[in-house]
Amino acid sequence: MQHRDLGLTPVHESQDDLCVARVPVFAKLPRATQLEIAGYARPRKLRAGEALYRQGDAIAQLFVVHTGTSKLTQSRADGEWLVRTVGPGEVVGEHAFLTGARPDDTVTALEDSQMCVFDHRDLGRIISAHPQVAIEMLRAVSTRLQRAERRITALAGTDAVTRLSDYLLGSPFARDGETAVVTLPMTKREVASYLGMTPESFSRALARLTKSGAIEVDGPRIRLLDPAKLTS
Amino acid sequence: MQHRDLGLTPVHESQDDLCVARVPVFAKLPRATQLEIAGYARPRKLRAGEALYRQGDAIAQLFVVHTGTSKLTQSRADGEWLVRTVGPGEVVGEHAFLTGARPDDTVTALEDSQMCVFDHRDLGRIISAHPQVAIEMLRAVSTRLQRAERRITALAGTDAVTRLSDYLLGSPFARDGETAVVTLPMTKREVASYLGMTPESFSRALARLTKSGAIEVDGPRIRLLDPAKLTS
DNA sequence: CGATAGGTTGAAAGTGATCAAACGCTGTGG
DNA sequence: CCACAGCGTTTGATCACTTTCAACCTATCG
Repeated sequence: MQHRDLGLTPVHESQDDLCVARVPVFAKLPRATQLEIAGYARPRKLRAGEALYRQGDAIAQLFVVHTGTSKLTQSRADGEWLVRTVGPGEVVGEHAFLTGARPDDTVTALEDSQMCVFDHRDLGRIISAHPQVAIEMLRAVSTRLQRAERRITALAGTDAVTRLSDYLLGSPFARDGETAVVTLPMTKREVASYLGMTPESFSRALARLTKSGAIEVDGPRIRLLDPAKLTS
Repeated sequence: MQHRDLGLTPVHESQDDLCVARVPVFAKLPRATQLEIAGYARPRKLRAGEALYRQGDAIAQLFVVHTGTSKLTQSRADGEWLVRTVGPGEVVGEHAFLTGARPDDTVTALEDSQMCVFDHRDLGRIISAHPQVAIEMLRAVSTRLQRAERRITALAGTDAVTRLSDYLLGSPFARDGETAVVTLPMTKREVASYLGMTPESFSRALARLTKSGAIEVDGPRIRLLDPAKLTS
């Protein structure tokens, strides 16, 4: 495994270093610790459309996203479902990394991406030496769990238009003058899958919100003309 | 069962000790470490129906369930939804514990229960001193996350009978001769909520599976007569 | 007992899925 | 430059399903 000489950081680490420093999980650590941790990381590049790993692969690695966004999907008898998307600073593969189990999801890059890769066998060493890392990872995973559990109750209890409204209100947005503009991260087909509906239903839900004057759709860009109408 | 008297154990520790030793998160630690951690824990007893905490409470504590089962629910505009149940050895409140944020769920005891309580302010100390605890907690949270994400795809994609079938096949069961018997952990109304359907639909789904000969229902007990029929 | 709560069953209504067709955009090859 | 193919998206019609509303049933409990 890589990572020798903890004291003397070689020049070629500069890229890993960037990765480690920019990511919330490691951001608060002292510089020296970041450099040490960078020693465990291997860089990995992905091109748009390329898979990071697939359901059932024998990998046991933690991936920290540096640049680019990817999608995490699960394949079932009834088709492929989008579980979530991951962007810079987020972490994937932690279940395999922590337990050694094979992943039951597939991660595919939506854009050209860069990641930091950590191996299962280094886990114990990193955490023993820097417990703060564990706390940050716990925070990250626990936050995702919270979001997932909230999404469960939303999927179980609300109709298509409400799910779409909640999704729009919860999405990152750009400002355009007074109004917020949400840009869909993927094709509408895939966003529909994320929201647990068919592309047709998604299209109809958008149409209904447009007719009510709540939003305005322009390709992947959605202007929230009247957020109050989305709260109903 | 565990917790025999190891001689040096102070009497007043016996209860906390029991708690710490029986729980997966702490089970693998050396005895001395367990005792030390037990020093941070406070016991807490709940009677059936009593709430451990409520959505929005200003608590920042980790609860480790020692005995009894509880339910974790989320209240939304459209009613109350069951998120999951927790039993001995499981952990609740970790999001509040880790981040200091207020919980957005409510935990209610289904039976008389005992818990160990850890305070947010002790978190750093425990984990710095015993990083192994952090790894175990990460494993636990990450496993729950995995389950939650799988449940999301199930809720999104399948019909009522399939969801019920999958639920039965995934539930812990007792053996009765050849056949497995699943006992519902709560009222059917609440299990229905867990599966994202109304009590009526739940009842009808049970009826259909009964008519097809796959199961036999006797109050909260469900005999899986023909598991193969549930796999369809 | 009557009352309450959980559970079941029936009929009606609503919603999303499915199937099918058409639109618009993009890239390709004649 | 244009015709065409392919894909994502939209729209319409139909169908299957779950929800809703209502009645009824059955235990438990004061």
